[in-house]
Amino acid sequence: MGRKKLEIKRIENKSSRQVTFSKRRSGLIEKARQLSVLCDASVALLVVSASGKLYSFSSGDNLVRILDRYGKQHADDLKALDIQSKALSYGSHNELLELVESKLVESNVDVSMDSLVQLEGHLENALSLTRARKTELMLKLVDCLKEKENLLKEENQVLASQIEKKNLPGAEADNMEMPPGKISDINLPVTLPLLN
Amino acid sequence: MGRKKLEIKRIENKSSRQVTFSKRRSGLIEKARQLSVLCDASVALLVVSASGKLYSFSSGDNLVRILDRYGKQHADDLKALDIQSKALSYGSHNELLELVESKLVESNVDVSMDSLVQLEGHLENALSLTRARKTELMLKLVDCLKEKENLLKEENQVLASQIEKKNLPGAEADNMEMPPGKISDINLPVTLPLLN
DNA sequence: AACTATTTATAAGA
DNA sequence: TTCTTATAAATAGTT
Repeated sequence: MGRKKLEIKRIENKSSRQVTFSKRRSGLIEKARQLSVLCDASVALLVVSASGKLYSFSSGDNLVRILDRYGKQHADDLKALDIQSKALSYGSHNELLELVESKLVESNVDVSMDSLVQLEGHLENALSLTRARKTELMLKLVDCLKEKENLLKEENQVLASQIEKKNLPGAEADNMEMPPGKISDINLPVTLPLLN
Repeated sequence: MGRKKLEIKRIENKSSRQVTFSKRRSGLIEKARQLSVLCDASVALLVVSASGKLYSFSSGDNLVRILDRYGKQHADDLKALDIQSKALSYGSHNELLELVESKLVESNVDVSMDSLVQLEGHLENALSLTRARKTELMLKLVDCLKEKENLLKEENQVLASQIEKKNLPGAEADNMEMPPGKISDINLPVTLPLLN
């Protein structure tokens, strides 16, 4: 629907691909909205650009909100996730799932639909709990490492001042290839876009 | 884009709502497909009709396939899920397990193993995705911090050796309150019980 | 970011 | 449902 008919295949020109993405993305989201309103339907839409930016729409219900939130939390990292399709190894959480399963098998009872829905909800909560706990632990770890870093910096300063003291009387400026500031100021990306 | 301009609000007539749903749904899915192809983007779309039927599209990548599968597995349950929106909070996985167990003991009905297996699969996917993602990011961060730490240690060594040189001639052992090893060897909990 | 010539989507009707 | 068609919307290329 434009000046020319456009073949549906990857647009090679980068800038026009970007423009088209922007236009069609907003069009798509608007269409999704309209469908949900007009027809009283639940709609969830996630769009991740090639550069990893996330855009999403969801009509307000529960499940969809969960998916949506999932996406938002990982917006910055979605692309990386898409690209890497490693076989994932399971550890303790797998055990949890196995445990749940075995419990269920053990109790030779049938659960009503309602119970299952509840169960799912509970497990979903467990997921966010897991996530929250990981974040928490991660924060602690980072704090520890930063503390360590600070102590090392402090130590460096002490050492540097000792050197300075020594240098004052005898001015032999030989192997000073590494003035304190040089190394310490290396700027590593320690800020965490992933913590939230 | 039809014979008349249509206001965007719930269509009251049931049959025309249904017709519109069908038409717009397929249009939306087609648009989603086009966007993903034209612009090399990841797109996931889930549509649930008011009567609970699920329709979905996803461009072929990993994450999106998981979300998609999620939706498919739970097509029949989506509506129920939408209805119940409890916010339950649990302190730990143990509590969750206890709860699951008690629910199962309570209910006098039989479990559909099939549903449970599906449920497990879904949770496994969600959990492993989460786990993989966080682990990956955390490892990256930790690597950064460790690198920083190593650089600082290196710097320390250089400084310490400089001091040693100075100390050889004039042996004034005064403010050495912070011998290099002391601080550096502080043992911080850097192992990650949470990484698996 | 606007514009506009075209193509597409689709509302109503059959 | 499916097809047809008049019309509204979306958008490709342009500025």
